[in-house]
Amino acid sequence: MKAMDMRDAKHSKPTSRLASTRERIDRSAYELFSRHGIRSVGVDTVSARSGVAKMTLYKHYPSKSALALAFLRRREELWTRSWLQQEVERRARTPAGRLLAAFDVFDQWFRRPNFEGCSFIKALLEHSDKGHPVRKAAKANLATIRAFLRQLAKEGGVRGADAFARQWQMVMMGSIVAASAGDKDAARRGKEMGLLLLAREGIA
Amino acid sequence: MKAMDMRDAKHSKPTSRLASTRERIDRSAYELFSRHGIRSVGVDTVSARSGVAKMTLYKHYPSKSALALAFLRRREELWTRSWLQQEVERRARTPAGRLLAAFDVFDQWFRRPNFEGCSFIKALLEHSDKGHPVRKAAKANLATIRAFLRQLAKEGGVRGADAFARQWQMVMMGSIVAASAGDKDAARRGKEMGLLLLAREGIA
DNA sequence: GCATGACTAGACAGACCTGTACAGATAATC
DNA sequence: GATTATCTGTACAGGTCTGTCTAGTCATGC
Repeated sequence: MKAMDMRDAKHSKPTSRLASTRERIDRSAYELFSRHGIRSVGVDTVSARSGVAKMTLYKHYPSKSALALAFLRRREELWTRSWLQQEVERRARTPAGRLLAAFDVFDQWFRRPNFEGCSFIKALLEHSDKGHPVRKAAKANLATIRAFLRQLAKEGGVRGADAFARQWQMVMMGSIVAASAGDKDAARRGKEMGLLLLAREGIA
Repeated sequence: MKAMDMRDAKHSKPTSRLASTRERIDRSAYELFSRHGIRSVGVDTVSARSGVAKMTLYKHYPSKSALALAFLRRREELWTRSWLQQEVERRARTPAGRLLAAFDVFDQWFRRPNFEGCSFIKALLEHSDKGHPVRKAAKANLATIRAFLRQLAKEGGVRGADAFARQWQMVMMGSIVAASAGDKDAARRGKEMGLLLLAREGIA
């Protein structure tokens, strides 16, 4: 069976061996990198946790950097889009309500016993070299979140939606760092500041 | 010459060999750890940069962890107290003015070409293990800053000075992370939110 | 002059890291 | 059943990391 055939969707078995192997790698990398950061986790650990031999892992990803970049893509897919954005849109209808809802979502997140923190901020701060691919990717991941906030601001009629989104994201990131330092009420504090920002714009 | 004699200050030479050696270690560790984080920098690098032999370094600090903790103490001394707090108190007289001045100080910081970011946040996020000494120390360093903010809030007559200080610090940390991601105007955005917080308290 | 104590240079152990080599097992397709 | 591609287990190369050892240098105090 060739690799290309498995993605064709014209064969009977949806979970072919390759797909399931890669998925096992991705899932384990996600769990480990999101909890401990990228630099702290070795390839051997990902291999052991996933039950996939290291050689197979290197067949799927040519280097740890490639695996790290795949992790950040998955984090954006699972955390940013499928979780944060979905939850925000589910919880409120109006743009202002959705912006505020982000802090309600964070509140539940911060109170989870296994709260892991923000992988994008961690990845950004892990690498001081500005040209490092992982750092650049993390920066782009943060920009994706900001674009979502900017869109909400625009829909809410905020003038200077970009500046507003940057301020809103600053509060979000500040609350995440505070929560990482142990402040379980960081989301509530962030929401209060969000209310002040919305009041300034006259849309709450 | 014995070690104790050098710290007695009753001898003629103020910069004895031991003191200068330890100072060279501390200075190099400070430069390297503050720029690249603790985990990214090896003991050999500190040794090479300081011009102090590795064995001598291990005579002064029994482990890299001890060196890292000494770095965090020095960071608190040089960055928190001698720089941030001093500058804040120099630039303004009133509590509210001083709280806001923190963002003016940050503004100059963020615009430095060699802006290095916050060592306490970096150290906190580098270690996922909550019991790690470096992580606990970094958390304490952040608490020191918060105590300073709380004192200013108290002097300004803020009710709920602790909650206020936590919010203020969240904005400060959010602006630092934003600046680390490349937003040179992060301090100005933070100051705007500070103004909203002060206005809410009715002290600006 | 000589003992003492700080420092140096380099080698080294042992652990861990990324990435590779190789021989064999497994499973799907012809 | 033979072929083919994927995956496995283990071992290994070469690098880096923390921490130690040793032999020797240098300055100071007696």
